[in-house]
Amino acid sequence: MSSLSAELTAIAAAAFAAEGLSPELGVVQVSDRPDLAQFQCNGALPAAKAAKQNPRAIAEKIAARLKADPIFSKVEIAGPGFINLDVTDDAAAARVIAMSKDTRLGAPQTGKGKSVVIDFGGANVAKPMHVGHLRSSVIGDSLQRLFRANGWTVTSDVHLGDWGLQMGQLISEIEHRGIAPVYFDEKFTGPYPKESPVTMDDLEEIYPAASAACKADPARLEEARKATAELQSGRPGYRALWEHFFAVSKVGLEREWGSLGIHFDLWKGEASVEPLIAPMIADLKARHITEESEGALVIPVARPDDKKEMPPLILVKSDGAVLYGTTDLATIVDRVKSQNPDLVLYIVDQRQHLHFEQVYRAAEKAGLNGKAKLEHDGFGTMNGPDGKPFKTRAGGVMKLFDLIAMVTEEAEKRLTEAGIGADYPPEERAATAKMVGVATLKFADLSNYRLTDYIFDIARFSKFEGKTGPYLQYAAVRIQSILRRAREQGFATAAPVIRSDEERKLALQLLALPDVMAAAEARRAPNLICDYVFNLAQEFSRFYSEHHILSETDADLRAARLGLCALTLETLRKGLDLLGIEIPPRM
RNA sequence: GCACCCGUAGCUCAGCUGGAUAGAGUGCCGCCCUCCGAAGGCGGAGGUCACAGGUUCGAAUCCUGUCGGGUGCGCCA
Repeated sequence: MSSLSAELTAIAAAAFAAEGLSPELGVVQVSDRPDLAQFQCNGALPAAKAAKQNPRAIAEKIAARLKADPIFSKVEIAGPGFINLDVTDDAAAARVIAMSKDTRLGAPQTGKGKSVVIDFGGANVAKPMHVGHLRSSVIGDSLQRLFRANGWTVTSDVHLGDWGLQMGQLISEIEHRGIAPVYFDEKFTGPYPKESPVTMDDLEEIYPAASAACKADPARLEEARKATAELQSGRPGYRALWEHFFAVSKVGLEREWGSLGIHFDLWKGEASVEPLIAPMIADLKARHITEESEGALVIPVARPDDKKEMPPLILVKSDGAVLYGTTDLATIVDRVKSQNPDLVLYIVDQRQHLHFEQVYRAAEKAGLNGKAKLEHDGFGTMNGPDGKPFKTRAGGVMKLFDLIAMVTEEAEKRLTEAGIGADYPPEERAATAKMVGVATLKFADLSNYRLTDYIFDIARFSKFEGKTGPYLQYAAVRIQSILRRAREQGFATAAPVIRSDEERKLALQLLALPDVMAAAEARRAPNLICDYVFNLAQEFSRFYSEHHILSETDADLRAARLGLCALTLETLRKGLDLLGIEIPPRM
């Protein structure tokens, strides 16, 4: 099933073709001027430009052909040559009924037969997740839901940062503290203890201390570098320690992603491609793709037409350790081998853009990426009300765990203020607060365009009014409540009909879902989904305030309106699901 | 120094592959609950789309420059 606007586009494209013009001109979209028409086609304007003709004359010819199609109730030419279109209520209603029978709600099949890997690169082993990880998690999750819904075969990979200098810093700090001497005893032949010598709390304290020590003392940095290189070359004690770091960290990471409702297909990291690195480097060397430069092994990626400085990608440092560019490259090799994807999306902070450009150039130069298009989809930072990166009140980095607790607490407060849930069982109340809190966080994050920085104002985003996550949950809960009452009263639900202005607008909004899903995919822009669900909720509210449903005495009309309610709820649920937002049973 | 992102209503943000009268939320001013959840709906005021040029029948959108903010630029991730 294709969308209504796609159907209209096909009709207009045929009309342009029949006039000897490019069918591409026949794009029909939802009108920018809802006061004038439901849909518009602007193709006559560029056509006139190309053909050096009067746009209105071309529009007349196209319009004449469109008028022959009974789907249109109105075909008008306006302004310089816009073609304004309305469809008949019967046609719209028929599409609404088809949509309600389709479990996918008409979602586009843009990804049919195609596969994508989504890389959430960011979170690190041994460090708690902080607000900076929120965006990659939330945006990446929305994209994986969207791509799946659009028919792509999606493989999401958390891609942990677990193989770099930070690991060496931890190891050497632990050695200094003498916490676990057995791992540093070169004569020890194992097996190493199963119990980790450090807890996650320990790591949270040790990591910043290690990092500070290296900053303050070049000798310590040297030790950390050496430990990194030794870990990477397979020293058993270090490797065993690393296993503990990974296991201990995973618990915390799973907790945070779990409370956000985010899941990954793969829990791989930089370290997981370690076995691929040596053969990859040998291959690149043999093919003369690498160069020695200042003691390091690099791949030059600069091009003659570059406008900016493009440093080479460093594969092996002068001390023998590899960098994250190396593991990124090896990860491409791994993915091509295991998934052979058509597309790889990297959902990583925009500040790393140059790095990815280097990696992609290197991969393409070496022919490592198979058929995959490599794409960095960056994002801006989440700032506090002062416009600077979001911090705790004390000025430290805000942990994600604490942020989730904050929004949950705020949601709890709002529920109390609104007098909701006083009578709920405590578990339901807690679960509702959590769902509302997470919705607050996700909707605030996703409703801004990916690349721009945004200000997170917890008080504003937690409100149940306005364009917020909780408002949308509320709107859905209200519909659930109507449908529940209808069931209690034994009212039937039937196919929607269009008899009023509000019903027509709501129906057309419902029918726009596939277009929005396609556009959001094309631009990797979940904010389009946010706009859509918000507009849908508003359109429903108008319908709802204008038409009384349960007290409608005409049973057929009541059933048809209940059908419209049911489809709206389903569509809202689908849209919110694409954002990773759940709807509580009641609130 | 070079490069990238950004500058839109009092505030927070959409819109940017060129199209009609630049939108939303919030805040402010009115109106609407004996009826399905008013956490809602309807209406109003509020903008030189940073500035200056250019391309075009048409520019918030594309190009150039200026100013302002953010970020990045070889052995961290």
